[in-house]
Amino acid sequence: MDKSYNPLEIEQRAYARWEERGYFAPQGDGEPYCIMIPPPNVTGTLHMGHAFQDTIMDALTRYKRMQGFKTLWQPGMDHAGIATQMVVERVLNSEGTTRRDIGREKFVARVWEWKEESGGQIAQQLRRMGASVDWSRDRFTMDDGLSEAVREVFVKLYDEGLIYRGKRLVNWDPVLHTALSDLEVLTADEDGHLWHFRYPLASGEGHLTVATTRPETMLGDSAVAVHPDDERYKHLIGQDIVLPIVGRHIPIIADEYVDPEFGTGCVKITPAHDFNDYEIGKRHDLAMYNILTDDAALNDEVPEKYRGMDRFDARKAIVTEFEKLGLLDQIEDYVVKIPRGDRSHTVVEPYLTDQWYVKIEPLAKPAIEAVESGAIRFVPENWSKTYYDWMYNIQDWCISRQLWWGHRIPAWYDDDGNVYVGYSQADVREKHELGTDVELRQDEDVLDTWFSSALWPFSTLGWPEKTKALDDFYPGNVLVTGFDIIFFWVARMIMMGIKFMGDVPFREVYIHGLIRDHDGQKMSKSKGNVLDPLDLIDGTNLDTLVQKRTTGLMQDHIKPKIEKATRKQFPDGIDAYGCDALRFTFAALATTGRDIRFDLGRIEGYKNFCNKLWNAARYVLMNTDNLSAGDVEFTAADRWIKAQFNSTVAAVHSHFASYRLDLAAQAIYEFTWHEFCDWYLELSKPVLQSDSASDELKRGTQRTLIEVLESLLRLLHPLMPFITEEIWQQVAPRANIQGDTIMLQPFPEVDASADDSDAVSDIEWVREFILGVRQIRGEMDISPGKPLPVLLQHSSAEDRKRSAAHASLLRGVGRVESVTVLDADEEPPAAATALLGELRLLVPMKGVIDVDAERARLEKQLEKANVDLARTNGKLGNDKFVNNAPVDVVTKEKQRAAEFEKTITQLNEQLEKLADLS
RNA sequence: GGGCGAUUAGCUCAGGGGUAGAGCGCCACGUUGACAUCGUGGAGGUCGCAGGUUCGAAACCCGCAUCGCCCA
Repeated sequence: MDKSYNPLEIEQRAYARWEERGYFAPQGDGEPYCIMIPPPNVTGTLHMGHAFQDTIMDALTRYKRMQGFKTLWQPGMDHAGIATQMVVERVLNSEGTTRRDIGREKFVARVWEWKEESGGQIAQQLRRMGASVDWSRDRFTMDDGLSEAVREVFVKLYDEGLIYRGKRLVNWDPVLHTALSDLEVLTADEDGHLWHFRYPLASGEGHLTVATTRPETMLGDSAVAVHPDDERYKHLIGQDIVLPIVGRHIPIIADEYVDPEFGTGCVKITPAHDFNDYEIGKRHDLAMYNILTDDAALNDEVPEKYRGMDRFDARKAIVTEFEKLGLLDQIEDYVVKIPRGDRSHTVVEPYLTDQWYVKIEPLAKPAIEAVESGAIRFVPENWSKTYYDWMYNIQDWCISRQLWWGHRIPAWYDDDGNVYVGYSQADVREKHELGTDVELRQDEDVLDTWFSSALWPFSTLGWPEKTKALDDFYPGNVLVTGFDIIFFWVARMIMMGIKFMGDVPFREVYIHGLIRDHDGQKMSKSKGNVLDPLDLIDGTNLDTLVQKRTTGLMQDHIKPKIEKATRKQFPDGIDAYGCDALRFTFAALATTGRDIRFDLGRIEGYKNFCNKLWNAARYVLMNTDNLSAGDVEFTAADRWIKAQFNSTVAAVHSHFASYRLDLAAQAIYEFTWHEFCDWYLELSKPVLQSDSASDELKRGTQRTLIEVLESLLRLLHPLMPFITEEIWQQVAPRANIQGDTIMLQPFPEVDASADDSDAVSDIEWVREFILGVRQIRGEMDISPGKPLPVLLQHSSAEDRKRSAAHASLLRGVGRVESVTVLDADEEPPAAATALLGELRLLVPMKGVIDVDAERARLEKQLEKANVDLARTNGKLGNDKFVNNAPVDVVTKEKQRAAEFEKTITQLNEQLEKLADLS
């Protein structure tokens, strides 16, 4: 093995081998275990959030696979309707053409081309992350099979009356020319104005003043509303207003919705262009004046001079005209909630159009019950509240999109405008007995991408066909995802799963946090703080990083700022940390909180951990090359490390079960570094290097070294697949294990026979002994190499037995030159002291120890012991504590007090001795 | 306005009714045969504030402050 760990060489080789040999596919006849990947957007690339999520899923998958489950991690991508269409349109624009120029068919062909290119990139990234997905089952939401599932669901829901078409007010994106669901609209505060307009009464006697943030919509007003109990206006209800500019007579109506406290208490009502007004309009049977075109310019419904005018130009013009007419009351500065499309970022307009909807309530009900009944469990549990909140207030789902890229709605119209829904035109004709003389044309619209994503847990497994895969892997075990798509995706999968499969799509939903940058900022292209997981794996130089962060920005002017910040944060670029270090970092950060600050210090630390493991393996291999068959005998250290490993195994299992990968990672880290490397490897040296140890003992230690390492590699494999595979290939033969890969070896299980309390307490004693001596060394500035004599005072028979039995460990690891037992009445020489329970370890001071330093050291310990004792005595002196606290707590407290007293006595005695010396 | 979460060492974070924890960073010493990507020792915290419950609160409850997220 090389002297240090070099991830780049080993990772890609290992992955290619796994993939070639088909190790990722479900195998065996164990109980099925299945995770569905949240399909990434085909036009994108994997960002840190994906990498984090994929690490969690891969760890769970590898863990279960090693445990013998028939394991499937289902990969795939979604077609991301709007996003993809936008990307390809931009490409076309750069070629000097548009989608309308080339037509629908050619456009869709171009999108498929783009998908091949872009989708390949994601697959490549997943491979670099070590993702053990079953590539042979790779799926895409636009595949034939998945498209068939979409049609099937659409037709069934339609036939049951759960899908309907209707003219409703929708969120209209006037740039992308499509309807959006509520979820695709982001509302934010922006600075705006509140314009107060005077609307003259038809009677000619005065006016009402209304306030609006969107003056141009007044052209579509069909009423003015006041609160029914509002004394100021009660007498006017039923009268008419003459709508300025338009000249239309519109009624003054009464509606509870109006807040008399707000503004003047009079509200203009524009049913075709405002969601609240729409509801009022329906209640009062008001006329709906649609005044906009698809581009959000004014249409022919408005007075001629405004026709064709853009909405924002119209706003200014209207205000100007009101001013001219003397009807502008005032203009207030006002913070307005502005809805914008999440893709186009343009201001979205409420707009009356024909759209397709899913009637959601009948689907939502069982989906709510599924979580209430515990059929689906959120981890952490808190997220169920978010889920309920959304589900209780859920609205019908607008599923049609006026796009070309997506699943075309399986509905056909005849010349009379009748609509027929079916699997195909032929199916429709047959079902409705339409002869060839009837012209049919298919609906131009496509379905919301999330409509197909909602079917993902069963459409990927072959539904609507009845397949073996469905039998095996539906429902899946756990969905691993971010909280941001609980509404978009999780809820909809649950609804569709229950509806079409008769069962929930997964038993648990593990919600993880969001990866933020070091300062807690959300990573985003426009902030210029994104990290590419591959750059952390392979490393990158500063200029490349700056280049990457500053190209393709929407706003050029932030470029210098990003460059400056990047050069400051990464003066030397980014080191190549390797995939395993990155994965271990993600695992260690996967706590229950929401936000995860990604800290380069952490990943660096875990790269060092890889190197530590690597070198521990080197040591083990170097010391087991002459390992021969034959009888073995185990030392206390051998038995101790096996017991410690066993405890670690138990901890890891329990942490996997509760999705606490951070605790699992921590337990493994602690064992590997601080038990196996810091202690066991050191404790093995005296045995292996001894001239006197028997062959049986040496073999026992060698066996233990190789076996514990081999087991440790398996324990660590789900988190660090590459380095464990690389090392395992060399270690396994020495441990007499056959097998082509670690990833198909059994995961370590708890072994009750490995527990060994005698060995554990013996080695604990040895450790404390050595730590006591080291502490003296460290604080007395005695070189670590210098062998020191140690005297034992107040020793028990047990202490004497242990010091004899483990003399070679004390000598080899503790650099203890000699251990001398003092008789009970023997006067010890001046010495530095360490306490080990009753036992006092004395290092004679002659020549080596500074008396003042030793006094200071002991006084510090004494002070601490006194503080501890005072606190403990305080408790014991309190009757309420003694009478009320559980017996074992009181007993424990008494024992502590006794120990502190003993410590204090011993320290005082030593201090007196020191006083005698000076 | 409603909901959720966070506040613990210089930094990033675990923990959880009875002894305050880790990693990184910091200080000192050290190339002993796995590892200087290392070893050994050390310093460092009124657990956001104020009440309450309790024999005992950093933890449980109530309020407040600050920060963040989601929904309207």
